[in-house]
Amino acid sequence: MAVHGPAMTDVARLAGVSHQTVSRVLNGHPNVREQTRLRVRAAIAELGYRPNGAARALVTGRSQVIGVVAQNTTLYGPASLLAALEQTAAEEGFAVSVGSVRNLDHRSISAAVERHLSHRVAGIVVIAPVESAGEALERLPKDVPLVTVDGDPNRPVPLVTVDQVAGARAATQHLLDAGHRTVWHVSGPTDWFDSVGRIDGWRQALLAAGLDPPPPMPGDWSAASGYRCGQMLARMPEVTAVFTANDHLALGVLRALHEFGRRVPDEISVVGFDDVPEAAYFIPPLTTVRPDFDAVARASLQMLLSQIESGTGGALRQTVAPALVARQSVAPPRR
Amino acid sequence: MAVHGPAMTDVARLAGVSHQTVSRVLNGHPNVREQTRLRVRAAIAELGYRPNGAARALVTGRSQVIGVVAQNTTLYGPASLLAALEQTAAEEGFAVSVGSVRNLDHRSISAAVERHLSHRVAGIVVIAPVESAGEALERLPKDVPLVTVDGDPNRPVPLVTVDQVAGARAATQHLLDAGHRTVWHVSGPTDWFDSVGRIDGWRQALLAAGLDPPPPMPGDWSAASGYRCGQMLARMPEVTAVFTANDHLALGVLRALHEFGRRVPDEISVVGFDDVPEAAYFIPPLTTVRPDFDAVARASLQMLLSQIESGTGGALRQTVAPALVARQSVAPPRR
DNA sequence: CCAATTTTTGTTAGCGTTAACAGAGACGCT
DNA sequence: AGCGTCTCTGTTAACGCTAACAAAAATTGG
Repeated sequence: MAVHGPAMTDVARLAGVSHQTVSRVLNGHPNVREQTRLRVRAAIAELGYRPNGAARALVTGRSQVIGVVAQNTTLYGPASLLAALEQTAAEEGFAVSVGSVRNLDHRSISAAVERHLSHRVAGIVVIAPVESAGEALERLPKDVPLVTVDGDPNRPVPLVTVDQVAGARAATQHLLDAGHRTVWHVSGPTDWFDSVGRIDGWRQALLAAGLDPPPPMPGDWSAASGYRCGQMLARMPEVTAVFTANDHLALGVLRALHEFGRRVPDEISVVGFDDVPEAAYFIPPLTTVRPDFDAVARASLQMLLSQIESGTGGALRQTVAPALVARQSVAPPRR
Repeated sequence: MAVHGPAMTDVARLAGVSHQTVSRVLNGHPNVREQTRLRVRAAIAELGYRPNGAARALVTGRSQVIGVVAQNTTLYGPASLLAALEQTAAEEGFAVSVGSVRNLDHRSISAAVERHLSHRVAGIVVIAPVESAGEALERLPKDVPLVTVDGDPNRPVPLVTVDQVAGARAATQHLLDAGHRTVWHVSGPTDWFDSVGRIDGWRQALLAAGLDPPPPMPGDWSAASGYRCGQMLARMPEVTAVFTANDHLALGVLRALHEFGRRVPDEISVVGFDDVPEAAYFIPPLTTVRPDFDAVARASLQMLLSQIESGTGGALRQTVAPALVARQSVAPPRR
């Protein structure tokens, strides 16, 4: 421990130049003679010099770090998003610092943001899927680049989001196209924007077909709650088609239906949302909607970087369209 | 943008003290008069002052950030670990910076570690489940606190790991106890230590029972590869019990068995590993082995912190025992 | 070949914090 | 009163880097 590595001056001394020249080489400044550049690079390599990010952050006022605030990164959606964000950020030369929060209330979110700010992150991405999270963002310093993902569509903050409505509409329409008279819905928690959007899309599709939407059954994303809803659905003979707000809910529903001897897709068709890698191996393989998390991550980062570079804090909005993935859990209803 | 927040001197001026006194208040230094402390706190609150972590990191030589190097954080295990690590670190006042790597070869790992080092992280956690990752750790600066998770058991580096061998032994024994004559194994990729450990434990249990282990079938953690193995297993009439290296493999196996009309657990019993939240809703509910990721995270962080504080780089080792979770995918063989 | 320009390099002054030391009161003891 | 000993506070100097300016070297044009 304790032994600190060489600093810029050490490199400079070895290369026979001033530390400023080393700095210039490091930052790709144009006006450096080729020969000098080479000598400096050699010295850097010889000493195993590593620039001190803290010092740079101190003097420039920003570090090459992007702060991410997220909850529950074990769920498939958030985890994928986070992974994609890291990948993209790394390609742009940024590190990602994760501020995990247990709850998405303002206090937790604010605290996480504070932590990031005190490290002088270059920008912040908030994965803010619920109402209470949005509020915390209102009274944030205006001068720090910020992007929200899956946040409140009605808030004046830069936002990137999967088009939940379109995805849900596609899923519902797919079931209607197969000939079903109506489609039931197992939703996510109703304080999530994702859930609201998916309920909306489902409802839109039904209304557009002149149908009266049945009451949605609220779940909490978990297979357990899907199972509970499934037990009810299984007992309702009129149900022939179910759209669940995510694949894990679908798994629970499938299991309940199976237990009650209701065959999928012969008697009941099911469509999920997320396309988790396992969805193709459910019994039966699950038709679902696949959001493009990579695209979301790319869009968010791009938005953030443009804010960082330009200094403008425009309130943009970007939506990524999901795609329906048809598998074997959907069939026409038996007449 | 551009508008930087107030600095320590601003707080000091407002409180009518020197900046050093502010520093003392911030760091909980004992020798500050209560009255002064209060005045400083008031000034801090009034200005909305936030200490500059970069400056602190520069002068102390370490930031309050822990670097994590991990791959593929979408898999359930790594994602859970990462989440638990963040939680624990946050409780200790540390932020977590994630260096995601696409591949676990030395170059990628070294690059990720370099990035962390240049930010002067307080310590590094490497989630290094494969051989090639271990090599990269050999020639790392010795003076930076480092802990590996799920790494090579035979390398002189501080390591925290789930007891794969014990878990696999328990799973296998559970099947033998149910009366099965032997147990087949669908393994993970053989360059993962986790896989090796699980194969080992499975083999040990069989050998201890005087049985000759059948050849393990190699998968890659995915449901898809589980499905492929399952197709083979389904055609082998002598197979009555299968232990898969994780739950997703088990899902694929279950699906294949189902397609071939082989009933679980009546004809074939299956045990998984990981206890993903959905495992209880597989068809049938999956008996599996649950590693305690929270415990792993806590142990790693504790190990790292003790290194950070003491400065010693002892090569410790800590193992977390997993627990068998019995569900309905196991039954005695039909005779 | 010299002045005007351009390119390359060096010098100096911070960025905001902590560490080390120094100074100023307050207190108790002889 | 005088003097050491606390407790509290202030002063100064880094930490390693970039930005701004200054100087030197190389290049150009007449």
